[in-house]
Amino acid sequence: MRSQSSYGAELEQLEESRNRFISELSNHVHLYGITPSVGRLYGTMFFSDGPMTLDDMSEALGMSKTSMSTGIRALLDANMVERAWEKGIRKDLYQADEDWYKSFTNVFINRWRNATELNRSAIEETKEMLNDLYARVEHPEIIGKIQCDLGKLSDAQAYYEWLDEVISLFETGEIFDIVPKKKGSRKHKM
Amino acid sequence: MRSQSSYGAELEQLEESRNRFISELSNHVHLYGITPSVGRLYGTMFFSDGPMTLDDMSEALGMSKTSMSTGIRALLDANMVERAWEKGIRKDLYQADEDWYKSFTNVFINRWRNATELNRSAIEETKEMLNDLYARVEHPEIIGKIQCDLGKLSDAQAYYEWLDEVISLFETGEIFDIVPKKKGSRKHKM
DNA sequence: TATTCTGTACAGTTTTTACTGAACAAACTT
DNA sequence: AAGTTTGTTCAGTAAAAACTGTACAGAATA
Repeated sequence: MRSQSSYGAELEQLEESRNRFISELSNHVHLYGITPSVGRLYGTMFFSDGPMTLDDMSEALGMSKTSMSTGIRALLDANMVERAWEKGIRKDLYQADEDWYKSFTNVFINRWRNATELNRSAIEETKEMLNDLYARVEHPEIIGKIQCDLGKLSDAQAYYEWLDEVISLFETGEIFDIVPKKKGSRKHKM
Repeated sequence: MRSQSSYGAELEQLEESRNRFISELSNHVHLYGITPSVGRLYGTMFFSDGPMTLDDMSEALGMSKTSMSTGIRALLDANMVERAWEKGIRKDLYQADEDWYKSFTNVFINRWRNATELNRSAIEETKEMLNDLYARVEHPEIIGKIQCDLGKLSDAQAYYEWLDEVISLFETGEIFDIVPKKKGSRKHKM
């Protein structure tokens, strides 16, 4: 005769499975500039049946509400969670954005776009400085070094121009013409 | 009458320009999983006239030789620097790989490929666990949750499959057919 | 207006990471 | 083989980041 398993025990096993995935996820979200703890927060919300309050999260993760607050802000900035509303609930509600394509490529685009822009203008500036210097300098050895540096910077510049275009591919969604989205086996999108 | 500027003064100005760029670079190499200090080390080698020894680096950056040793190892692992040989020099020599396309896409590919693989197998495992659980569980509520989780994981899985193909684009070099390399204005490649 | 509830700022603490110097091992020189 | 030179290991320290609890401000309730 089969033993009846308790609701609590079953739930616990479900939690264990979820945690299995959340742990792995949180180990690798640093690629998107997110710390493991915040990744864990995201994972928890991802599996949550509905929107969560800060207190829900605090309890689920066993961490302070302060941490939840700052963590949520990071996830909001990254557009990985969104605010939710439910009538009669005074507390702020949040839920994970379920569209991974959107969430994760967005984060990727913003971070790389930003860094690339800054690097490009740093190259521009440095080249200007070197050109100025080139006009003022008298020692042949230094002139040679300047020319060499300018060449190296041009190479770097070329790379960043290329990278810029690659990022645009994601920004415009053109990438999805090249590598089409895969369909999840889910019945219907929420 | 024009005042003669000293060699030292000119060199110092050159260093200043270089540092301008190196600082910006080191602020953003974290996208490639490299710490600012190691980024600064890379930048220093990038501008160096020739290969450098650990002692050269140590002096140039004002840091311990131990740090240079570990830093170089990180850069070697990332394939961003290579060993160099010069006859008569007993110390190990290193130089920055000048091909930014190669250096940086490689780092990118390795990091993302690795993370994606691990995440994918975590999803697989978690789905298996959930399917097992599905067979054993008795409470309808739990069954509903499991189905919901499986759906979410399938969505995530679809995303990772897509990401995998995107990474392959870079791995195979196919990306360069889509976004062609830009040429630097350098006279001749080394 | 007073009272309660909710999220955040801030200061202090713990944990983690980065860095250093001394000691060591391996390779080279004599 | 003895003596240098060179890179790395390791233990300890300094710096940075993550996390917490208290205190507070603003909004909702009464």
